[in-house]
Amino acid sequence: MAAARKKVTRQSREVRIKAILEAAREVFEERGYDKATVAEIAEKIDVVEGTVFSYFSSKRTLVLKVMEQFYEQITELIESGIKGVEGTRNRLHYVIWNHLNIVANNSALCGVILRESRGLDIELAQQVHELNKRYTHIVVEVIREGIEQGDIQADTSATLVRNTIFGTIEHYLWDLVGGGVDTDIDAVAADLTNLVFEGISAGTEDVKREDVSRLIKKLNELL
Amino acid sequence: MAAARKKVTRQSREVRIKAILEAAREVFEERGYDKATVAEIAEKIDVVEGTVFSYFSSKRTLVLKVMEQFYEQITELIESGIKGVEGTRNRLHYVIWNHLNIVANNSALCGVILRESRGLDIELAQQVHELNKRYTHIVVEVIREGIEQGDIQADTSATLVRNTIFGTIEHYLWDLVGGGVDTDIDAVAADLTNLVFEGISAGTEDVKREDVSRLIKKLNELL
DNA sequence: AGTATAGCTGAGTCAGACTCAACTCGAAGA
DNA sequence: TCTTCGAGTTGAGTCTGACTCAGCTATACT
Repeated sequence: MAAARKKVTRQSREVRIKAILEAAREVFEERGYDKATVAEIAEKIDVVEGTVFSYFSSKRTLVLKVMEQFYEQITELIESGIKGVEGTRNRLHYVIWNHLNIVANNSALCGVILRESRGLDIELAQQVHELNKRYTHIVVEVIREGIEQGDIQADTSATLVRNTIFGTIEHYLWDLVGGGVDTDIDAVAADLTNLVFEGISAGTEDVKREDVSRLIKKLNELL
Repeated sequence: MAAARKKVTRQSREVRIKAILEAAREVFEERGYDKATVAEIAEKIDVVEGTVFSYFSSKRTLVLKVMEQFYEQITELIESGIKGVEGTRNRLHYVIWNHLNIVANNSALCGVILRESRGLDIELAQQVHELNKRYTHIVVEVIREGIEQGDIQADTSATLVRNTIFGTIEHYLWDLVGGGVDTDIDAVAADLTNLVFEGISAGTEDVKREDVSRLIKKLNELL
């Protein structure tokens, strides 16, 4: 006798996709990408592997969609959150603090994203890159405004600042994921804001005046 | 008739290990970890898969050894290189510039390391972490000395600075790997040094000198 | 009730990591 | 030179997990 076929309750495309994505996120968070199996994701919502593949063409595109959803969430969060914050320094601080919190509260998923977004095929990687670009664009905006308002040196590289902020926080992530080190989010946010802002803020009058005389001297040397 | 057995020239343990490691590095660089196969590594030195596994218990421990070798190389490089550099700011600049160059000249391998060192089992990950800690410890040293000599604010968090420097450069790595963006290493090194040092310096001589160069740049634009 | 079809199944295929029992090269001793 | 013997190597596997596909069936619509 052939094995009895499974009793199924069919779902609309939309509902299934949502369920798969939810289960996938959980499994990826729990096991990481490599050790997560499509079979386990399927089992979680009581379908067979094949069903998952009828909605997502590969495990990679599945993880990509999970990333996409997450990026949408956090982009919305930061873009609405910053609206109420005034002043270049405060805005910078808000972005840093907010991102640190997101990373701390979603460290497992962030770990997967950081690891796996680099391993995607060019086409898929491009998509993640776009999402990331949109999310991190907020920093570029803050820098641009800061320069406009004279709070930040005009020749500041927004790319450098963006890489510095997200790169630094990314490094803290591995402490968070490892779990060994116990990081004080608020303190790190304050320190990083301080470091970055001091590094790019427009200096005081005194310094400038003194530099001018030095400059003249140097220019003379050059001529 | 059974297939004729392969004609072999046997090698000492030492020689084989070295050859495998070399071949492995090439294949990992070329294909990345996932797409590299142990079979290809074996083929490269004209042995079968099984031989590789008789020296390395798994693909992961193999990649770990490749990483180890690389870390040893660059640690030695930076530790000897910094000896001739005087002054806190210059030492910081040297570390940043040196690391950027290493990353730029070994982007494929660095990509593999950054991606895969996060995916290792706890035990193996710990080993990479140690290597990384030793390599990056140079920054902590520079900061400590800088504080001692009054060049750097006494309450500066060495961890923050370390994460900032290596995190920022790590972010640039993905531009390098992607190949799309054409990064000016020297300029990034100068800007990053500037940003970090301004952010932590006790603010006397060094800062001014840096401001002067900025003014020169600006004047040049005006002329 | 009949029927079209979207949703789902489950039995595969396939690639690639990893195992192992057996083979053989070559150095060391007789 | 002959024999021994153990380390180095082979190649034919096993096993796991991503991915495919032909066909079954629940459900909505007539």
